[in-house]
Amino acid sequence: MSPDEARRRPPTAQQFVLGELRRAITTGRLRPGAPIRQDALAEELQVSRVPLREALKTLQGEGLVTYEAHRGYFVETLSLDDLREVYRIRELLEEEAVRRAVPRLTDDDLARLEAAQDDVERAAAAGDVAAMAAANRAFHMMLFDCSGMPRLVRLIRTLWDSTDAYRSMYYGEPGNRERVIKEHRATLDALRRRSADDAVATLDVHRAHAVTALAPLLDT
Amino acid sequence: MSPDEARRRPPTAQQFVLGELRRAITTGRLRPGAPIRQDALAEELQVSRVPLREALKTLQGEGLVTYEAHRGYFVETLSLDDLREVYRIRELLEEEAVRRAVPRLTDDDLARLEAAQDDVERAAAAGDVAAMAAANRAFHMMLFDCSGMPRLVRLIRTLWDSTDAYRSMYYGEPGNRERVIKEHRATLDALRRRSADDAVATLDVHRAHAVTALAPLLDT
DNA sequence: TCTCCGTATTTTGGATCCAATATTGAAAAT
DNA sequence: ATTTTCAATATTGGATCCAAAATACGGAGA
Repeated sequence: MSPDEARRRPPTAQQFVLGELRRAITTGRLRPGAPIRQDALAEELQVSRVPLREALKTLQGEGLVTYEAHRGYFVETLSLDDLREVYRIRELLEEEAVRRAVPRLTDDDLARLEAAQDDVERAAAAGDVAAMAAANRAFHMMLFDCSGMPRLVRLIRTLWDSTDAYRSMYYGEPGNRERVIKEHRATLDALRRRSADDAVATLDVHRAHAVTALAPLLDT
Repeated sequence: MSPDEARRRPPTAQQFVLGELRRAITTGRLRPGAPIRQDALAEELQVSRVPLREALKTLQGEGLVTYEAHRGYFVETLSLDDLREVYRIRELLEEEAVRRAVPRLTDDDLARLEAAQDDVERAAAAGDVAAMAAANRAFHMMLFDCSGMPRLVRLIRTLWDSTDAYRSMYYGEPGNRERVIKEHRATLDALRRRSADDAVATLDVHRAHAVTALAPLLDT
């Protein structure tokens, strides 16, 4: 493990706060719908409100929080419909990314994808949910990056961010962890065969499973 | 014309600045690639750097500016490839929006769309490029809104923002203005017939024309 | 002349303070 | 009891000031 992985505090306070806020929201420490009290949060994070507000603006752009002038920021609530909408949009965008990526895949890319998959499996074996979520994300983003469409990838990444909280729940179930591994292997196989259709199909299944697994958790 | 349309300064400085910055970037007053000097801009707009920086964060989220820690913000440069990428993503997302919207269209929605189209034609007749760009945007967003997918619409809106500068160029040509009107009428016709396929097809043509018209302007 | 290094200047990042707006709560009127 | 009004309080918005980093500049050395 490289020494850089000992979590270095980012070079600016806003980036540090951004990371902390993301975690707080996606782990549910900041409840959906709750107002974000800047003074309290700033004190808790040991920064002033200025970098905090800049981080909040970023999150607003990503749809994790909402903003009303003179009333402040609120944690976005994700309804089941919202989740379905996000996954539908992901389906559209990720299909495009994969179709563009497949013909451009080098052997080197494939090797890196396989290494990424190894990371996922290791994390799963260790039962480390957070590590598995991170590795899973890395695997997918690596594939999307091969599309050569940076803006598309950025959009997809933002959509992933907005549902991170729920993805962690998903990986909490050992059965789901098993399934994810199998699905990734199917995707890798399709990629090796350079079959965009198959790769898209396996990813669609992958996503659909996640939605059906998460739906019951969102009926509250 | 309602009294509210006499441009009211927004309720917060950041919103005011956001609007001004958008205009400055999309009209090219701030050149692509140019660094954004916060002190100078803040003074010019008669605000402090705090609301300016929050507006810049918003624009960063929309992809109109880039940011590097300790180096600041820069106006995003849009290459021809970038433009094509944005339009391709729009194609994917707008198709989805239209397909969802068509079965939900009420007669009332259609009437409003026709009214919006009248606005476009009036602006075109008056040769008012800015008004036409605004009316055109309103027409399309009204249609997308009928999809009932707020996140999707938000994404599309952001994509429109990121190419606003070039859209104005497009409307500068009287021939293009004529064409846009015809294309809108074709779309409206398809919507009246509740034909999603035809509506999508006309919009695809609409977009393709814009790209081919703009391509020569971006070879610099 | 070119490169390297150190200092001066510019520019961004962040903290604190004050102003403006919204929210809360209690008292008064119906 | 219910509603309205108004003041007290809490919270956000913004300006100013200082710190930290990056950039520009100029001189020393090869």
